[in-house]
Amino acid sequence: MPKISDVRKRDAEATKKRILLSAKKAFAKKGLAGARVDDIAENASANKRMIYHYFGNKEALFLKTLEDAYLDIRLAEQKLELDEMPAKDALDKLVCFTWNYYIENPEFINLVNSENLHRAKHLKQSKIISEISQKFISMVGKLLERGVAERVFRNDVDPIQLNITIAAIGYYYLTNRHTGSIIYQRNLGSKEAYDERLKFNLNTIRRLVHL
Amino acid sequence: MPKISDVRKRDAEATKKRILLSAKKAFAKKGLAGARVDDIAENASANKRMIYHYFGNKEALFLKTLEDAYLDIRLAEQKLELDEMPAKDALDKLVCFTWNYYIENPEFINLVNSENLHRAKHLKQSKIISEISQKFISMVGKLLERGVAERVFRNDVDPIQLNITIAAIGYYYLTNRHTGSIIYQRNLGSKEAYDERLKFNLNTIRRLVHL
DNA sequence: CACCTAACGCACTAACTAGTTACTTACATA
DNA sequence: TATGTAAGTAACTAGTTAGTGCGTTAGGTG
Repeated sequence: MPKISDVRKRDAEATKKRILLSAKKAFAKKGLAGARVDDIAENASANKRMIYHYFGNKEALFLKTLEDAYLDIRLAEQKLELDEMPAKDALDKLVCFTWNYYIENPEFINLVNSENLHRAKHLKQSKIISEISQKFISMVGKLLERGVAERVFRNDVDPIQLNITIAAIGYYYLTNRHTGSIIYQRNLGSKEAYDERLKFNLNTIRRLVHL
Repeated sequence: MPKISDVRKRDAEATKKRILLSAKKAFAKKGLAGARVDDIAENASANKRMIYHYFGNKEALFLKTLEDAYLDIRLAEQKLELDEMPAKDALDKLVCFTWNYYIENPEFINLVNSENLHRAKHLKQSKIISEISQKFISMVGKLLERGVAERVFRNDVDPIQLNITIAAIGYYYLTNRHTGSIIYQRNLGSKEAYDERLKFNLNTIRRLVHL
């Protein structure tokens, strides 16, 4: 058993964590093809040999990184406890959460983009992803049903389309803010621009769902 | 002067075009880092040396490819002639056009994603992009103003936020349909799913803009 | 305290990859 | 028809990159 509060020269779990953190940063910044295994090892203060020892190869490391990223956001979503408040408030809270999560965890959207470039071939191999996704889908489904029962939501909104839309209006803005700032000749990356976008998104979703 | 209707063994313009088409496919499929200059040359039936002769290097070829992609979509948008019809119809037409363009030109979204991974560092060097973007922004601005004058649109919708939203709800769905199909356990890539999404998107935008 | 397993490190390789050098050849023009 | 220029080719290079073979050592266990 590993001792607590011990500065260990050898600690498999700690090394794994450092590698995964380093991998998350590298894959998010450069993509799967652009990231370098040597760089990941160096930034993790680990030997490259350890990456192959613990994860097998570059693509397996990428899958693990991606799985962890999904695990993380789904876990955070479950902590929202949307059942505890009126449906309208819960919907607002979900929109805000999604937006803020993307901002506070900028690696997430880049990892997902990388995986989609590869047509989700890594995620298809994943066993745990579909399990954790179940709860998440039903969460929004329940929220919609509750809103209908409270006579504040329309009764013909598809929860999956709604989910995709809530993600889309935040995700697209953030991934494409670099080219967007050039096309629209406006700085889309400032704090003020972010606040304005969140306000706009809240309005968009309210108008879509509210009666 | 090059002769017309002549099967030329040497044709600089034709070779350039073949290289650019091949580059578009390669960069869209594999990203900037993942695409191989040798592959681009081979699929263009051109010698690799020609790429360096005409375009300088890999990154310059990427920029040219990206510029052409933006030029293409902006040109298509200008052909819509939204002024010719009632504002409501024009808005619908813009939403449909954007969606259909992404589907019919799947390379576009992947190229833009690649460029955003690189924080638009190539597009920043581009001289022609901001010019052609001007017309496009004012097009939607005018459309909104006309809708307000016709007393069918709200008067407080920011044209840039609207533009971003119209793009977002289509673009995000299409780029992320691979991981999305796994997460939501529903095939998001079928013809029927596409039709359903377009319907949903039309509704989303109408509810956002209409009075 | 001896022993053994697993953590860790070094140095290597085979395949790749962007870019180049030096050359040949088609063809428009004079 | 001669000729200069630009189109096109092949072979090469220097640096990179994912992945490995093999040896060393820390530290938990009996």
